[in-house]
Amino acid sequence: MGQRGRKKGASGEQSRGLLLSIATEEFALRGYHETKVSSIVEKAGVTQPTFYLYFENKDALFQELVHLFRSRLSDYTQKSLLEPGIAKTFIRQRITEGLTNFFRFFIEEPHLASIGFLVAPQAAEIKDQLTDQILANLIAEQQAGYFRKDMDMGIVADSLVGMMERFIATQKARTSKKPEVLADEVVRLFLYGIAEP
Amino acid sequence: MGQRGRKKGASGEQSRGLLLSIATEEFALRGYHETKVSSIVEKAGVTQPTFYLYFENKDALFQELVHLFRSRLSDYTQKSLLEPGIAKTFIRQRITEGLTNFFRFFIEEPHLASIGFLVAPQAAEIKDQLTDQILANLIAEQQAGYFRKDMDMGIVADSLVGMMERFIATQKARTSKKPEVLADEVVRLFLYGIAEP
Amino acid sequence: MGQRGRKKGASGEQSRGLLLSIATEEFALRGYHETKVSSIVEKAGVTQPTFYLYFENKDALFQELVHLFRSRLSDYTQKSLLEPGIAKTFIRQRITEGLTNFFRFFIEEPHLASIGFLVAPQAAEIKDQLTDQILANLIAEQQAGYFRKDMDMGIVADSLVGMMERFIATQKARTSKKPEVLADEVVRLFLYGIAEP
Amino acid sequence: MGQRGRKKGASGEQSRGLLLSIATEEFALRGYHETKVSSIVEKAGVTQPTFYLYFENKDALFQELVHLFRSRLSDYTQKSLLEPGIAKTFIRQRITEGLTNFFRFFIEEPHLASIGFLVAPQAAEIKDQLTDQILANLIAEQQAGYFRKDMDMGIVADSLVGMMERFIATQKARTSKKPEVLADEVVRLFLYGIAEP
DNA sequence: TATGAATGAGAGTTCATTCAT
DNA sequence: TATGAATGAACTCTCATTCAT
Repeated sequence: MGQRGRKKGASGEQSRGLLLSIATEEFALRGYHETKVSSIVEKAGVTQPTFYLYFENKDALFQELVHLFRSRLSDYTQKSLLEPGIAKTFIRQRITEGLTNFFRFFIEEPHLASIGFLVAPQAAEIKDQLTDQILANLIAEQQAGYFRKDMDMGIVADSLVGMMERFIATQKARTSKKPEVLADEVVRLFLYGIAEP
Repeated sequence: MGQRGRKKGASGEQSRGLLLSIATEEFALRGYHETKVSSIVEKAGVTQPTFYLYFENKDALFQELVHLFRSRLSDYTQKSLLEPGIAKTFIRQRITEGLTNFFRFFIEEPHLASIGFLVAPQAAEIKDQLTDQILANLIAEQQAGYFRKDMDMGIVADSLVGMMERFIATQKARTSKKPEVLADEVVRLFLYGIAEP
Repeated sequence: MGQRGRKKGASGEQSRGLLLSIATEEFALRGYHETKVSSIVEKAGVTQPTFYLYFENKDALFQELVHLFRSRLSDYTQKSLLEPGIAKTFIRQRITEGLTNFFRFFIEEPHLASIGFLVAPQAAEIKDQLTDQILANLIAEQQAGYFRKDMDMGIVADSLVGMMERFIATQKARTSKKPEVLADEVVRLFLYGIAEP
Repeated sequence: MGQRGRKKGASGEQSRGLLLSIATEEFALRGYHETKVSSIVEKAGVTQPTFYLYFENKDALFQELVHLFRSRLSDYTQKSLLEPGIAKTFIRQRITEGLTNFFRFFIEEPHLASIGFLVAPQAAEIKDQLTDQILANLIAEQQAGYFRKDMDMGIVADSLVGMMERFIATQKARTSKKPEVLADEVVRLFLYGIAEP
């Protein structure tokens, strides 16, 4: 979360950043209602009015975090899209790369990810949107002949996003593998399944 | 949700059931904090003290619903466990049956499922527990030679539970397939993957 | 407290008496506000509406108990008044008799005494009234030459009533002497003091 | 009770003190339950949340007052203890001094005294404790030969504390003598009694 | 840039009491 | 004589938010 030293008379941006980072952690760990403005400012070592110097209100701060998450997520989603006409040989590798990016993001910003995927009221919408984007990609690839035609890609997309959610929700507890390893295993699962060949 | 007619001087059990069913819906749709005791009783056509006639407090009612969900979920989990030594031919069928039960439950009780999987503070714990049970089963089967040994069953379990969560979260929006069809497709995905054979 | 067996379909007077005796105990031990109508009826094995069959409301019941105490107290006060022109030789004996009656009453009806002397809002008034009656008596006797003229009988009366209050408040805890012994010791104290002669 | 001017934006300590002093009066005059937070703050000219700025809750404020009373009372009790080996000539004077302190305290802080001796649920305990301390002192003196051996000092202690209670309960009504005069009269009563010599 | 002090608005909960049977 | 079911009227407490400095 970066350094969070508190200095008296610190510059405004510093106070703002401090509040933002503390709020991220609190919202992620306790949820929206359980996170009180009073406890955020207490941890930041400032008073309540100071909070309103930097944020319109509690909800505005929260939405700022959600927005931040969405834009980061959107970046990684863009990067993960498969360009049309990609060589069949590379497809597994490209998918793995895309997934790796997601995992890396979730590992680097676990609290933000938690907010966007779990605590935000829009979490459902965010995940739906991500699912739709993944789904569009999958269908395109399916029609391009990369994947079996007798598979419901909606289920695949749901499973992938659901798996991400579980990853975000449980990563504090589990000692995680490296993102690229993880991505590789996930891709193998979804490409080939677990049945004995 | 059953009949929810309101009668003056109705029997106690009726009032209790009415409050319970309204609360289930409210909690599922609005979340814990956004659901006010005042609005539950208003929809039930009774006054606030009546609420406290049947429930110790708001939280006790909520926990009762969570408990109800957990015990139903536990039932279906038991039923879905594969008995050891099952013939390899039947295994896919049995897995599909188990999954079908879960889907049926989620479809029949969408609000309760939403509470247990999404809105309860214990939701993470509930899903973790379910994941662990599924994982234990998968590992046993893997070691019995039904599944490939080079697959991380933890990822499989996470993906399955994540997929269930997505199903619960999105089923209001999506016009769903029948549970047995759904289960079959999911099983095919996880057994064989989406790669062209 | 008498026998408090509860019979189904008991006669009305029985229910009333039961409620009355339970209420006496509860009020004495817990105070007015801490004693809930709901707990009285629960201990009596009846329902709340039954309570209102016999008492106009909670306060009316309480006042009935206070009234009962006052009239009993009044009886003993009357009996303790010294008739004018009593022989000096008998005076100590008569005072002791009077006090003995009070102690006996407090021992026999500890809960009622507690209500009248400690928990009733009118407790102050009740004790004031008793003080005044005792004071009038003391002054009459003082003027009749039985007691020293240089003593403030107001202080004597206050000390006597205060001592009674302490007796009522503490008798559950202390293993008490017999009322006549107690009365004799109190009389000796107030007549002769504790100074070495 | 001090000055109770109300200023907008007054210093925090001022508001706290104001609330404290109003609460003392209210609790003393109306009792715990009859004293509403709403009426305390109304008299103080502030709103309800302000109350919770300075006190954890209604009960905490009340307990603070009880604690204050106990510690003051304890001070005066310490000061009133007779040092061992005191000359017989001085003993009456010392006892009178001690009692004077108590009376002065009760006169100066009538509401606080009322709370500690009458309205607090611990009032019984407080008086019991005071009684015990006085009793221990009396017994020591009795054994040192200052007082008659055939007197039950328990009764003396009860009567003294009972008398204090009556004093506190009635002083609003009675136009009181000066504390030293009062103390002197009480001491004379308990030392020599009211019987004609 | 910051704060000490205060508040509007509302939530959950309790309790004595009553209606209809 | 009794009750199952329900309620009016409070009351305590919390929290995000703001004013004056």
